[in-house]
Amino acid sequence: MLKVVLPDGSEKRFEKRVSPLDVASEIGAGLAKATVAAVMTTPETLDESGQPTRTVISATDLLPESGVVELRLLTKKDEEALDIMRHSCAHIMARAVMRLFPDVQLAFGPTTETGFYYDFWKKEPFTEDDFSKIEAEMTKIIAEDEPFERIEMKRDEAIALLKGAGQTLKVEHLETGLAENETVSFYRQGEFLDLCRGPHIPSAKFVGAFKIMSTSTSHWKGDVNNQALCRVYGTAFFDKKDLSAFLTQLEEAKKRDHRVLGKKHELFMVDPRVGSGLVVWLPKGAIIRKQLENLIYSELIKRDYQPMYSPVICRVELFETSGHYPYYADSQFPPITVDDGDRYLLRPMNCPLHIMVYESRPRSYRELPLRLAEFGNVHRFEQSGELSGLTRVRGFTQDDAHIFCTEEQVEEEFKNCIDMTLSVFRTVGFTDYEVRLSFRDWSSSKYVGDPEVWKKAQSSLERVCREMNLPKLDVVEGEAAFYGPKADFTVRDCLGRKWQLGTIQLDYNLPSPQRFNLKYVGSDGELHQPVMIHRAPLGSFERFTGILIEHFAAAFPLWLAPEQVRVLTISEKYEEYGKQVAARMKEAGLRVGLDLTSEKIGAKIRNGRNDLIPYLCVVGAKEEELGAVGVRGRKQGEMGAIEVGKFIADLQAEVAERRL
RNA sequence: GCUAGCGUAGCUCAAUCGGCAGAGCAGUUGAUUUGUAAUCAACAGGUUAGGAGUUCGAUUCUCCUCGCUAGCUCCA
Repeated sequence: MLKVVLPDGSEKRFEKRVSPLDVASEIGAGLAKATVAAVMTTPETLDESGQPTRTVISATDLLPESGVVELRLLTKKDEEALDIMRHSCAHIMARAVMRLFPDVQLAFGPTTETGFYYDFWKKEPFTEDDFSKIEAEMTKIIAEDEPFERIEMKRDEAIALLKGAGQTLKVEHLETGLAENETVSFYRQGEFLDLCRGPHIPSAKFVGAFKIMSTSTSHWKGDVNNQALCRVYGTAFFDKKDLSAFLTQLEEAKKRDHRVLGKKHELFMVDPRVGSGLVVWLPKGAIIRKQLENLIYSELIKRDYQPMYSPVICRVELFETSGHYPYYADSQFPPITVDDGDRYLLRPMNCPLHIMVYESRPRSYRELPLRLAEFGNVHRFEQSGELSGLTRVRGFTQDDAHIFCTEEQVEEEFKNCIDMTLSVFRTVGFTDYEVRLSFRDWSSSKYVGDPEVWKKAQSSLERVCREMNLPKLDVVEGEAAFYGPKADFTVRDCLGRKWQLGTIQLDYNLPSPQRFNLKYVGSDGELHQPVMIHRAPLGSFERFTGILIEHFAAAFPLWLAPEQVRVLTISEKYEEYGKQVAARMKEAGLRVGLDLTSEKIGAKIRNGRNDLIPYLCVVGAKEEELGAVGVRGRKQGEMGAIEVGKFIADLQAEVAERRL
């Protein structure tokens, strides 16, 4: 006998084996119709972390014969349900593809955050013309509304079956990835049978709306050395409305693309004559960058950092000592060899130069933590296919700093770094970011440093992050750099791609005797090795500005706006007064423009609006008489006549507060 | 780097089947002197990314190079 506990605490008992769908029917026919899948928790069996085992299962999967299970039925209102349906939709797409192109082979078809994809091996790549054919076939399959049926068998049986079907990729997957006696599952939908863990929707009609989005290539098991596969991306929703909302949102997002806005508003350029991935900051973009530099600099001073400058090019030996060269040779610009045979490298990072400062004389524990900061310009030879606007470039400037401290100081310093990053993010209004703590993979031998020190560092990093209540904190084992654990702050661009901005990294490697052999004299008079922390709250000015452009859709708050105010004259008669007003504003430290063209005021307003100027100041007879400006705020609309001195003071306050 | 797609004026985009390369915006000049999202007109703007080929004739077809875009891979 099986006891099923439902979320409301009620219990149901079953003598014969039942599925979640049967349980749903017991409760009501409506619920049975709406059930997409179920979450089953078995309190009696614990998983690795000691929690009751929790599995998402198909509505038609059979529950255990006896014992106790907690069961939560999923309908399309539940978040998990969408993912399950999309996975099923991937199967439906694969089925449609198999019908249209019988000689393709199936690879994998998982869901993504916004939909799903399926990888196929196919001689000729898919074209956009194929999209509508595939979609039409999928529509047919959904109308047929056949159920998804789970079939389990032993590995060897499955291999024989797949060999018979000519699905050699799947055969290889089973042969290399699974032990002989393991049981594997298939899902069958009509004539389509696919190796799959599940779970799936009960039948095809649960797919309410779908769309094939794009194609691309991929590689079998993600390895470039393996054969190339054709990937088809799609998305699906329970409701047509949701799909069209998603598509319009996608269109809207594209309008925020920093590459488009950067061109339109003359913020930056990347010109092939300069070089791929090498950014030229146009005057307006340079102003934004300068404001960010000012923001960071004021934080540095507050937090007892010391500024320094160092060259962007230096002898290769420095990077040989650090270990970066030749390990990262592929992603560096090749060294320059000068007459006497010396080789110089365009620096791919700043740390060795900062270490030079630390090393310039013996250090005492009394001066630790030593925090050295530089807006360090670095160059990396990124793969050409990776380059993208401001977010992935070959030359960039980090808001870099290196903290040299004792082991006991690590926690406090780490905390300070997070605090600074959060403070900067808050100032620019970033709320939608994720923090990722990357830890060591204990089974790997690639890491340097004492495991005990690592353990201690990792637990203190995690403790600090928990204490600081970071939103969306993720701990990932095995993602640490070989030299130490790190915390990364990531955000998404308008196309949903994730980018790492701020980063804080502990480093036990560079100070070590194998590298720069850094020391300080402790209070005991003995020499000790310091710990280094690499940190950059913005990451780089390039990438951060790119994300910032998209965040504000180029409508920057007053303190960041390249042109903060524009004075618009009604006619030539007020040119003198307009010039006077603009001069006063400039004198007050505002970035002011002056529109003296012979356009009508409507056109000037329109131009100012399109240029996203925070404040437009109309001046004519009335304003001249009052010593005022007719203000029109980008957010506020018409604000009426304001006395010039007061208006200037208001704006100065808004800038000083860095109001958003 | 790989696979696919794309590349026409500063920008956004046209150009039928291979048959005189065109428009809007921006720019320049002139007229207009204007009260809250486009005043009118004239002018100028091109090695159709670059190169080679096929053809009487190439923006259009083929090949190569460069660049851009998406995805993959990479990311100290």
